[in-house]
Amino acid sequence: MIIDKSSPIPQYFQLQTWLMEQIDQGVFRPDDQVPTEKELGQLTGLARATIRQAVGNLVNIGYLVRHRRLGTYVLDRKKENGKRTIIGILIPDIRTGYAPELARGAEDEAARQSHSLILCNTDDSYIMADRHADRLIEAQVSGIIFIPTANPVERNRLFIEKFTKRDIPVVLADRTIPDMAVDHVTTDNFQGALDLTSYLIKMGHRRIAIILNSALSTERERLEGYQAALAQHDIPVDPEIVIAEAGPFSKEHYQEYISSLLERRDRYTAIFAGHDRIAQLIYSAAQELGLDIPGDISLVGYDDLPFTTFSLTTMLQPIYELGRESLKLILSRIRGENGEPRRIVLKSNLVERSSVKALN
Amino acid sequence: MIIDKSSPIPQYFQLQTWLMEQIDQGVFRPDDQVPTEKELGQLTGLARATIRQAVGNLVNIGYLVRHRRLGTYVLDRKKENGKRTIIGILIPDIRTGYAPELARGAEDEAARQSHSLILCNTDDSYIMADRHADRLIEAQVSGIIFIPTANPVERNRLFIEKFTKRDIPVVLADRTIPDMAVDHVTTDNFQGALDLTSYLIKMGHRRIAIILNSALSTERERLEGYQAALAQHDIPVDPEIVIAEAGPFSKEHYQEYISSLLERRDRYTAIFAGHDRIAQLIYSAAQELGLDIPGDISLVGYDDLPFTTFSLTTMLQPIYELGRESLKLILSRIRGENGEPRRIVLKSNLVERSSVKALN
DNA sequence: ATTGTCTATTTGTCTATACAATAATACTGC
DNA sequence: GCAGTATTATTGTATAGACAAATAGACAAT
Repeated sequence: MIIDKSSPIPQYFQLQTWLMEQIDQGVFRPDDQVPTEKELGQLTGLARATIRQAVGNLVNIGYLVRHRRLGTYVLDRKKENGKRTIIGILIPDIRTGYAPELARGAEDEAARQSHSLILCNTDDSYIMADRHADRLIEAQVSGIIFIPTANPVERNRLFIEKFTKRDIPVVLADRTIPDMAVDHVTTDNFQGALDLTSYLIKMGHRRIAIILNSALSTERERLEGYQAALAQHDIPVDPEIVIAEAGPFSKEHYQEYISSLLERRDRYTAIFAGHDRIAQLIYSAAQELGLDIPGDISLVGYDDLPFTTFSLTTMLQPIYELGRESLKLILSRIRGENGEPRRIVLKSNLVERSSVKALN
Repeated sequence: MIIDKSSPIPQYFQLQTWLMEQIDQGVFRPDDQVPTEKELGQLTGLARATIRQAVGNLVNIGYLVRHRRLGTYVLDRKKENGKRTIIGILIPDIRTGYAPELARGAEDEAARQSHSLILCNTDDSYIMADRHADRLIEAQVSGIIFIPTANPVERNRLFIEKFTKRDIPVVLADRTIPDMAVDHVTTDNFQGALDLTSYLIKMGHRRIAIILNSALSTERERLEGYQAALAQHDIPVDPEIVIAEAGPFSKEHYQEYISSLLERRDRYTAIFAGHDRIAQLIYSAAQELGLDIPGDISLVGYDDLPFTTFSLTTMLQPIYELGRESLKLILSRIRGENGEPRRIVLKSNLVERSSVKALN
């Protein structure tokens, strides 16, 4: 029986729940007609007013539509809520690095398709990300673009599950989380780092230092690319000049690593900076020590941020495109496309400027 | 009579409308009890089910709350929707100038108070602003932080009215619109420019060029400050070295003005750049011509953006605070504070670096 | 002073019934 | 064939009445 008359649960509510289950389980499918009020009356033995109360509530929350004389139909929610939605985007800090470019790419595409973007800064901390999460859920976002924080994998996983549990799709931008079935848009960091390191080797450098943040999947991949390039040229890795520490770093942390690295500068001729902002810090630190780049040390970065401080050879990442693609992907999920998690990898390009000296 | 039985308008709907009017007109005020269903029955002569239908609808759309045994009460909508809202922020471009800093200030304060921010880029064009407007209204934003576009006043006015017509409060950030009664958060551009110009004069400069975008209220005020400073020292304004054109400019536009200004460099010893990004372009152009700053030309900017290119003496604007204050102000309006439009003016500070040569 | 019980009131749930409005469909007359 | 008409199923609006559940407040018991 559909209705348990002896239950303390109101009968209209029992009917309402039953109808929702049928819809969710696909017994009544989108655009199908549900039984008429009369038929529901026969099915359940309830009065028409009670049935109207149950159905009315479902109309209110957007499960059903009623048409006079034609009957009551299941609303195609996918179709409805794909129209104009709000999407949350969580980035470390809108003021730094590639965040502005990424946000702009995402926002342009969102605006083009009449969707809106809620901006959240995480400062690379899961605590802040978590605070944003509850707010975003309340604001009824339909999807999330997330740049994982520089915290242990487990923290990021829990954050994402908050959304997936509620059927809110999540796309990871740039950074990924290992062994997690989530959509992901990134650039080919391995290949990029391999190319960049190979370029240094081609320029005659064999002892190449590297400094990066191993809490970030992107930079771990760059480390692998660096190692692969060295291996290809039978150059052993010198662990003394590989600085790959995990953690969300402040400028001061980096500066310490950099100055210790600069003290060992007899061990290398070039530095591979994990991203352009590190390269910038290295440049400043070198200047203070009276060192010339590329005269004394060659330097490459990664990102191609729009600085004007000095002429850095670096790997250009298509960040604007990365933002756009992330948004397109999340929208396709919001529109109901389901299937295997997708991984979109964009190409990077070496930008040769004048921070590398040819040794040969 | 409240109900017209002969009207084709359903009676529950008449009652519903009547109740809404009473609430909107303040007959029933927030947290007041409305008549009980029984009393409404006596007042209208309708059956209780009909009354319940009317009241039920108002409960659904958030006008009323029912409490068993206690009666039905008017919801304090101000209090309710002040809880967690969405606020739109329209800035020229999240990638450039002070936009990231301003957005971060606003977002931090929003997050702190559990509100969310929808980011919109206008590219300083009213056409884009307008497209965002419709979207924001559909997304049911409760307030707008708007940096007016570099378009004629009338365009910005129309944009703002789209919101005010719908009782959505608007706060102008940084730039203002003349003769318009809107809340406004800004820095004291007149005083800042006056101080900055006075500083140049104190350093021995008497012939000071200025280049700025007169489509922006902020830069117009800076021009006035500049003129006031010259007047205070009985220095006549040389119109040949005052470049104050109106319009949204591209980098190329500025570069043209700059090169024509640099051709006339016998007429001045210092340049006041309308904002730091112009100063940056002047610096680059000067370098290309082999000119030294401050050796050949002294230069000051306005904003104190975080560049690292060169050491620019400039006027620090508290942009992060400006974002925060804008958000606080809009929230107070959303919470229902009404009264005269407010104007919050933040102090700027001269940051003395090394782009100005002392001539005395 | 606290706890339990009762009462009155108000909203919550439910039944049974009636007629109105709407629109798809079948039918009728030309 | 086609325009107009009648039929009919379905939701929309409305009434009258009943009992259930919750709770403020009064009162009683401990």
